Amino acid sequence: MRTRFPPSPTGMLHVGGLRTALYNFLLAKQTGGTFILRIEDTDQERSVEGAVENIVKTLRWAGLEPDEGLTGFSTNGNPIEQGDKGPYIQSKRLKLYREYAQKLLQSGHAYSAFDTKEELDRMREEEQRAGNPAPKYDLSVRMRMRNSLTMDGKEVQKKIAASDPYVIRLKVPESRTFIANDEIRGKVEFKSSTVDDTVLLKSDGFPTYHLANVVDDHLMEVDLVLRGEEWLPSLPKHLLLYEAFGWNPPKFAHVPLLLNKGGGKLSKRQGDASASDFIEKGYLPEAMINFLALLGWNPGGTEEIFSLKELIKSFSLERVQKGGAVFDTEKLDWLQGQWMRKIPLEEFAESIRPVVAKQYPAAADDAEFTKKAALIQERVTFFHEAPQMLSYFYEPPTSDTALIANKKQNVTPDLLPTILKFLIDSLSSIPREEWREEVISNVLKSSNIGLFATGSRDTIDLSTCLNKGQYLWPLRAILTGLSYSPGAFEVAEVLGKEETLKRLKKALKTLA
RNA sequence: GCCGCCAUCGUCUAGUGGUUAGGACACGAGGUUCUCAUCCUCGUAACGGGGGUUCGAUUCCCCCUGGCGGUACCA
Repeated sequence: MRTRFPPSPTGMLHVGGLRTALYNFLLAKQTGGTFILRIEDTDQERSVEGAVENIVKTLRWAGLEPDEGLTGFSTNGNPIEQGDKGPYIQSKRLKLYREYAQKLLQSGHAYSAFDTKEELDRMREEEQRAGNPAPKYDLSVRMRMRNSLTMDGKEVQKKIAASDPYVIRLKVPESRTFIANDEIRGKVEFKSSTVDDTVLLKSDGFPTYHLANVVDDHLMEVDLVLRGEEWLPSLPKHLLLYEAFGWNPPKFAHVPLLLNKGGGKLSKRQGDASASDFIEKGYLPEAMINFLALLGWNPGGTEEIFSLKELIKSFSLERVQKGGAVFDTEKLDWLQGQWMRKIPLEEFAESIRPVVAKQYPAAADDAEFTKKAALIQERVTFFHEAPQMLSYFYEPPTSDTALIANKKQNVTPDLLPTILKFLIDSLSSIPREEWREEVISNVLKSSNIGLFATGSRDTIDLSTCLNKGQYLWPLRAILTGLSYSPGAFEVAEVLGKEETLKRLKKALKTLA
């Protein structure tokens, strides 16, 4: 199956667009088909610098590489197009659209109109006064406007020869009912009386979406047009165009819109729904794709975690929702955590290394870095949290009694010297080559008992021993300087015997 | 206004002519734990309203309401 994603470069690609691209990509891939990226830059006014680059970059980030169409840029910034049905940038196809518009003119499916903006405004004003709040250029007004339907043929020729500006409009037939099948919604119906004679070719020679889209989808042999629901009302225009050209229309699927929390359509004009924002915040493409897929589609089972590959396998239009979905990122954050923890440790370590090195240069060639990364993988949601969570490995923390003496753990300042001496004595007894999490844990536990108990182990009074929290909280707090961090044992192991004792001794001195 | 689409927990959603209406996120309470996070257990929470059809409607039909979209020489 050949599908396509045809954004207009009017701004940064937003998440709704990314989801539409995803669905198109999925459908193409699962049938071994082709995913086409076409750029619809027919509105010169609204084109935004850098938007095309942003679209390509974002799709690449998400793993949705197009097979055909605009696939990238050369080193000097020129677009690279692939496929034999190009060009895939509509502004390079102007001649084509004009030719097809002419065909429509000749076959009587379209007509030229010379109305000026002022005339159209006046017409709308009159209509509104007559009680028509949303005037259309349709049957009812068509006959009193200045177009090739009402004007003398010679006069039309004269005006065109004199290069008077004009548009080409679609001639919508009277009292027709269009019945179409939408792959998501089923049967949809429109009456031609509600469709206006839409402009196909603007006076600047550029086509409108309606013309360009239909011509391109046909010429590019697109099998399925999957687009946002906002296009549903103009479906009859497109159907009419296919009919006028004598072409078989593709299948259509109108996906429900993504809504903002207020309930309105999520758009790039309002709010920060641009995909780039999420990329900058550090979201993983896997999380974003997974989240977007689930917004409007459900897999049928209870599994919620899907990779792109898995999505290609399970995605189906039948399970796409009809109603709009609120773009609420709470679940995205959860998904982000899930995917963060799925990253293989080595890969995770190398991902955060440059981030940490930026703040702590020593991390760049730290041979022990992977061990440190392992400590925080299930604690971070974003890579940029790593430096803070590993700070104590690169910068000895300052001893802070307020932090170390924790009330909740029954650690009082007067108890601290005893606790620290105990820690230092016990840990010193561990041979360096035995310095492992498990050994440290065992030694502390047993020497705690040995230190405080007299008599045999069976008869000692355990109440005279320190609680685990009474020595582990201070140990962890001294080693990390943080109120929360990975566990005391694991940090001690990675820090090494020497450094651990050094920090404990320093703390003892400061507190004393 | 008109045209169109849609309607299950706060959110994403499953589901059925007879169900204790299921799951996930979030939230709350426990548990594990030296802290945090993870993890585990439990819990709160929904079929918009009115008519039909039917022995029985959340489910099928109609109306209403509500939400969204469209109504440009924008896409």
